[in-house]
Amino acid sequence: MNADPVAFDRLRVACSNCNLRELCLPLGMSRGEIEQLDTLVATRRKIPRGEALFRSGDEFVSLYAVRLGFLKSVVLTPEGREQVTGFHMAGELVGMDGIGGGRHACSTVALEDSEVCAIPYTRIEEVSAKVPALRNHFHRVMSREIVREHGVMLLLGSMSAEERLAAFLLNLSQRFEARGYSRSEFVLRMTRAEIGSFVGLKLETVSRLLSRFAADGLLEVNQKNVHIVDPAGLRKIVSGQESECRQDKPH
Amino acid sequence: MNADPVAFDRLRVACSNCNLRELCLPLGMSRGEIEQLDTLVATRRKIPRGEALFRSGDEFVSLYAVRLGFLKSVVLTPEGREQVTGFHMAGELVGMDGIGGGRHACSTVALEDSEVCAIPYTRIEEVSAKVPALRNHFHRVMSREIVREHGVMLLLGSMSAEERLAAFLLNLSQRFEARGYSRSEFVLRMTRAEIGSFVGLKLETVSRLLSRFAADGLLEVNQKNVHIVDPAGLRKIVSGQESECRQDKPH
DNA sequence: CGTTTCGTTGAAGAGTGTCAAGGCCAGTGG
DNA sequence: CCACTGGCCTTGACACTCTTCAACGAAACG
Repeated sequence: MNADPVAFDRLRVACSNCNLRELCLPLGMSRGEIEQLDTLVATRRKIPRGEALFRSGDEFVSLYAVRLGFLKSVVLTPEGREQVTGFHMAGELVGMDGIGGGRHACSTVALEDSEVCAIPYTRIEEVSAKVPALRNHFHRVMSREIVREHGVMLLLGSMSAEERLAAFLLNLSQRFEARGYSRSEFVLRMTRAEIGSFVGLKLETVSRLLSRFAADGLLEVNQKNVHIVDPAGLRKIVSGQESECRQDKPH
Repeated sequence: MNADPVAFDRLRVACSNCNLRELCLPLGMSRGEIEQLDTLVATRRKIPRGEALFRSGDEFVSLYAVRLGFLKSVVLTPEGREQVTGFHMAGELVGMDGIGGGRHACSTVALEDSEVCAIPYTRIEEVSAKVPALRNHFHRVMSREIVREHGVMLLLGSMSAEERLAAFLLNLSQRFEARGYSRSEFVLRMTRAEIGSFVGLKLETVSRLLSRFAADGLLEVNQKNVHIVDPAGLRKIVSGQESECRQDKPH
């Protein structure tokens, strides 16, 4: 698709010029510090829809900052059990699962044509020796990933199907908003089955709930397109105090 | 209880003399590197059963290496939802949830009288600038925590009640074994409700399943005492291919 | 344009949750 | 020492949420 895809692939990237400064690794760093970040020598890589950025078991070499697109991470067991552990969008860092064991513990796959900056881990180690701000920020990013997963555990461990899906939609909404997109209208890049895997439900349940939310006037759904009409209503569901307006319509 | 509790509390601790070297932060480091670890100036702290090491919202200052005892971490929402996110034993590092936001995102509570080494985070930052092995190892510990949580998400998101409890018991068993305790006989330091919260079940379900496992000859349960009789049978359950010996007794 | 993947919906059933009652055990005060 | 208390655990009966199975429709793709 490119006149010279190889050259493009190996393109040197500068954080200091990147429009994701505010979201990505450079977050909270000074101009000078960000310029030191540039020495991480990230190379860009395009991941066509459906292809893996890395697979479970692959040797771990780099972390990846999502520049563009949408990806999912999946763990799967020998017996064929499968769990989507997260969806990733621009500015998020993926691949941290690999540091511990030298191999990736999950697979990360593009759900639409995506682009990432590959950051060799050895470089992160080196540069973080010299740049306290990077070191500290990197720790914060990993910590936040741990806290995010706590949130998912809360969702999976103690919420009803309705609450899970509402929480999931609000989370997506908020992340789109943080990236300058509409918080009320967006496209679900993943299938119902992938949503279901992530929130611990079957795809039929996800589909039914979306229909029910739509019937209750909380949102409009058209295939992958979602329009959140009543975010407050969704929030109410997440907090457990489901709105009463549905009590009269027995399901 | 101590003649001079304050002095004891502030006791200087040396990783190089600690018998948890093989499990804790020093894992995989050379003698010399471990001696540099000693400069982390950890202080020990005793946590009586039922008391919190830190609470959600507390200012984050230190990480804690568990020296002795058994603790749980819990996240709770304003609405009163509660989720146990992990149980911790000797050699494990807790508190990493606090790095990201400067405040702890969960509460960690002792389930039996416990003892931890407090490691000021600022010291970790300083020392990890100078000691590559510590820096790298610290990253590995955080990464492994992320991977552990992936495993819990898999458990919560895609396993039946039976499979969850079996997986939970095997996990405990393996961790006890790694610490030199029996892998087949141990004491559940937590209540049925806490197990239930962790694996996403109600306490009655946990209780019933323990009884059923006992009836099927997989284990013996006496209050908090568990004796795993047939670990292979439990593994079979986790992997989905439940043993056939129960098929004839319809439930 | 056929084929495949994805999504929706219905009916029926399994698996957990809920509610309730009672038992066991440790700690406490008489 | 015993009775009392409260927390924890067990077990049963029943309700209900979610899954399973199945059929069909819609969109995406070569």
